Amino acid sequence: MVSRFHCFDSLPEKVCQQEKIKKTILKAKGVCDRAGTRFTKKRARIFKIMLQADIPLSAYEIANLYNQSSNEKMPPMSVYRILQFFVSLNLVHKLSLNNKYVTCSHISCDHTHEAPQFLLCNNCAIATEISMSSKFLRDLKKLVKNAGFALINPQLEFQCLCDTCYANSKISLR
Amino acid sequence: MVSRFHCFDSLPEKVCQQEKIKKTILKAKGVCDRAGTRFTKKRARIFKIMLQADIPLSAYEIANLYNQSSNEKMPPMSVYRILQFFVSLNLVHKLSLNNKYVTCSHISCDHTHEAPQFLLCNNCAIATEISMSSKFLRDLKKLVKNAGFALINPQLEFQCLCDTCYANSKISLR
DNA sequence: AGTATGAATGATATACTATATCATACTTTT
DNA sequence: AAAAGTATGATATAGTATATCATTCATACT
Repeated sequence: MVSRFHCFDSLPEKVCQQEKIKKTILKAKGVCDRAGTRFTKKRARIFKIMLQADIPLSAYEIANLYNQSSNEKMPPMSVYRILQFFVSLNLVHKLSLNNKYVTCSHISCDHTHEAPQFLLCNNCAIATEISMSSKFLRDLKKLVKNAGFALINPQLEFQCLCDTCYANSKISLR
Repeated sequence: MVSRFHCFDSLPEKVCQQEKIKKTILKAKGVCDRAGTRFTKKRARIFKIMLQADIPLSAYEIANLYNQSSNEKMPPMSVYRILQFFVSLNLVHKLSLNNKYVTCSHISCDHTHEAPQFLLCNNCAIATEISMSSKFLRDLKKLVKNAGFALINPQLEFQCLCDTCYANSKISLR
């Protein structure tokens, strides 16, 4: 039996997603307030674009998305500036493997995140942020120290295939 | 008592370094031979430049070093091509944290290297390659798998300060 | 209200990193 | 000598990022 509302099957999920975005934006605003900085309209708009995309975006991609949906101009220079601002507050992470930027996934949840790790699909755009255990982090710091260095940023990026792309790649190799 | 040859105190070390470079180049040539590819003069020259520098270099830096010491022109395009060639043979690693390239440090030693990790000083140019234990690597793969991904390249890069720069940074903060 | 201050953005130029593409030259095999 | 595959030349262009100076905006202070 087909629901009368089968066209809207995904609606509840989308509504939920919208709610989460709203909540995250509020949290981000809170972070800015506490830092004594302003969560301006342009910053908010860029932040929202990044949340809605839900995948890492390049600065120029963000500029394009911004300009497509508005009359004001958002030049790439300003995007970089705003991204740097968010990165400095840990609201956004920069991924050096693909030169893209993604919102921190731990803004709306309340647990502090010490060491973000990113799993990047090498084939599609998907990226997932996970947190390593504090034991893992301790071991890592020790390892680095023994080699004559001091770890100043525990962010890690892993070149992966997501399960879907991995399955597809195996099929295409036949 | 000062040695009569105090000006040359570092000579033995340098000679040793020269020997190591020669040996590494021969090994690299062997890798190319076995892969059915050619270790051409240009490739050899770039490889030597990278070994002598002993720090990660950008493609354009390599082109400049090449051109400074020769009359033939080495355009950046060719450098990129040759770097890609070396990377495909695992003779050179690309560091995405600083967009630079460095020779694999395990060419002259004979142990196979599964998972290169790089410790990059955020202040000076120094970078060190270490290898993680196979247990660490297994744990990592499991962690990634549990998150719905398959690890396709275990290379990792850590943003660090070398001990020297770390010490200096603490002094300058006073 | 007026102004001083610092924060944020506008605007422009430029540097740096990387790939695409088509043509030419060089090696090796047959 | 020709063919095939490998390597390089040459040029254009895409993509990523920073420097710098000018201007606008928000806030707090007088």
